Amino acid sequence: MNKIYLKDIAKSLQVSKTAVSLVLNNKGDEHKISQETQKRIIDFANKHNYKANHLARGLSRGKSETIGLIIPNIADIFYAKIASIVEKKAKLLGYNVVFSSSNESPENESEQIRSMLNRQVDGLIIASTQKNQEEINHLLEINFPFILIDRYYPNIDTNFVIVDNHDGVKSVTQHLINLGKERIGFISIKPELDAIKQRLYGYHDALKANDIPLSKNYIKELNIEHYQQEIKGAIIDLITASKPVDAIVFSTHYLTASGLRELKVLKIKVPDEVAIVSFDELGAFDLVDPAITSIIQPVHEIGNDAVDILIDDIEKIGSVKEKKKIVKTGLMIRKSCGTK
Amino acid sequence: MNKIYLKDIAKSLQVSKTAVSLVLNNKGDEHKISQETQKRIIDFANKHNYKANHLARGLSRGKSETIGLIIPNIADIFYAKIASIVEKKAKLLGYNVVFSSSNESPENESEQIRSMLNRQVDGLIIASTQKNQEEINHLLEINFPFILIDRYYPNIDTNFVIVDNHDGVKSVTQHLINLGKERIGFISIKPELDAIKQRLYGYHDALKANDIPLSKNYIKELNIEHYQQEIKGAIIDLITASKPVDAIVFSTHYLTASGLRELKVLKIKVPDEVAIVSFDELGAFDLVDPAITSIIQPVHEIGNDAVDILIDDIEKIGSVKEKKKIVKTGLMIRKSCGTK
DNA sequence: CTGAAAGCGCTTACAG
DNA sequence: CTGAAAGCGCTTACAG
Repeated sequence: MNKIYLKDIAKSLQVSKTAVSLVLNNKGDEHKISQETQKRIIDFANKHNYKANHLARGLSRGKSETIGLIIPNIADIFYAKIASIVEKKAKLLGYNVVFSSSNESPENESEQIRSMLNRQVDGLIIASTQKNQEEINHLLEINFPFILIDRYYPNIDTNFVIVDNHDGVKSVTQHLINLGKERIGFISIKPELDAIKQRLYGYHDALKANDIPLSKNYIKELNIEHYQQEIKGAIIDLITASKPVDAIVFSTHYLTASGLRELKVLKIKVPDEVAIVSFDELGAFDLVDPAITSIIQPVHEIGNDAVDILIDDIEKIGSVKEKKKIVKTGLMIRKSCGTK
Repeated sequence: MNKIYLKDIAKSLQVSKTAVSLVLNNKGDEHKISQETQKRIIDFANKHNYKANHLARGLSRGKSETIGLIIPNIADIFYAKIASIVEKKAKLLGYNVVFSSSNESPENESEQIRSMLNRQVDGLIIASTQKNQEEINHLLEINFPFILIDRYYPNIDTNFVIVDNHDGVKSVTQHLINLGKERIGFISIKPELDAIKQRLYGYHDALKANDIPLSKNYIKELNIEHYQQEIKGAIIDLITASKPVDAIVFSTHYLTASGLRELKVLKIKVPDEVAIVSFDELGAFDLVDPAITSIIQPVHEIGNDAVDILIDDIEKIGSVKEKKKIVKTGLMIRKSCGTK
């Protein structure tokens, strides 16, 4: 069973390559090729398992039927879930996906965007480092279809699907307040990303809405590269303050995991001494001791909407109206935040 | 800044496309193109940010510089980690990666393999459903570079990197026995995969080595599609047996998570009443109550070796000798297995 | 209804 | 040292 090409079919069946190509691309009727010829071609193709070379087709059509997904890290369960949903949806619409992890490096990201363009992807889904203003503007300039997810550029006019970070943190903080917590700490990475900034503001606004004064000492912002070393100090600060915290909001799942580990080492009882809540979660947060109250990211919505919007752009269908979406988070209340 | 092509460079610089292509592919010296011409070409290309169209290059060279990764599910943290490592390593060697999730469906897998071939990937890394004997044989027949990871076909002669499942489970079971456990249950999915079979045998052999009789009642094999419903019954069976188990080995991370959830509902104390251990782990298994003793998969080794072997094959380098690897698991002892 | 031909953007033997 | 030309495997206007 040797590899078979378009010309082989044409030769065997004594028809032109044009006819074969047309029929196999479902344009037989359109070009009024006789039903009989069509059937012969299709049968022959099936029998010999003919499939067009995508490279050649892509080159010829100027379309690769591939979309690129650029994310910070595919090994992060959040992005892995997104990738899974994007893949499923894209496949449904006839596209493959190539992915690249930027590891939060703007240089990597920029290079990966360029590389994807060279590889002729038809569109790009990017969870950006948010430090590639120029690259994003460039995409806009050349009118290349792309959509930002998870993180966006507040002052660039692009399509995006992001999460309502502000609202998510505000409601979980409110929940803590409702449970009687009065001294709520906030542990985050440095707010270089707008998403992280919004989480901080959500925390601010919840306190403000309840007339709780904001205390700088209760807010800890760690370096993303060294959070594992720094979190211990942050937690000790919070629990040995003159007025120790009675709750902590962690702004990412890995901070929560790291923080809880530290609290256990320090033998602090959660939630009795300190209640905790997490933005986003890891695989077994429901089994953790105690099970962790988490803000849930609507990954299905993010992934599906992103693909819908992107492909609507690529194919210029125009059926998707809303191309800037801010989706709501969920809240999963478990034991770590305590009860009334 | 318009898109620039090879011919534009040639025209602007008054040289042939041949020269430009050669120089840009680092074959300038080889073809004795003057240093000056080379410099002019390179400078011009850099200045105008020229990058070759990969589709065209691929079509022409018969090589896409892309490898395909087919796995059961990218949202499974184990495969997400593998994907991350494969990506990093592949990029280092000049390859991009496209991925596809088979969702354990042999039909999907088979179709995805075909689709990847049409897309002209240069090689394939497959964590197979193990039900595509024909497809795998076909790859072998057409001499297409590929490597199996995680799961392999015991009676097909292919390259692979798998884990020593037998040894992993045997040692963790031995560990339980050393701690004085005598009635050890085993909860698994139905052993359609060789990997799962090996885990079962590891359990068998540990018992045998210690002269503990094997009891059919202690072994529960669930349907992979319905394990969430079936696991409850399995656990109840084990703990209400005439001689209830004092330990359970779970053969996958998701069974462990599910099982522990159930044990908590049933208010069984782990590890006091029943000790548990897990094959592989989820993100927060160290934080779970109790922290779960787990067999650790050497993901870095699997990912890196697979790429090394595959690319050695693709480029016919011949520097990688060992192309069938069985790598050892690690063991992370935590609280869930109890102590002496 | 159908076929010869040009074109997609590269690479690379080949001839000089 | 260099250039014209063929070729990779498709698609698709165009002419008949």
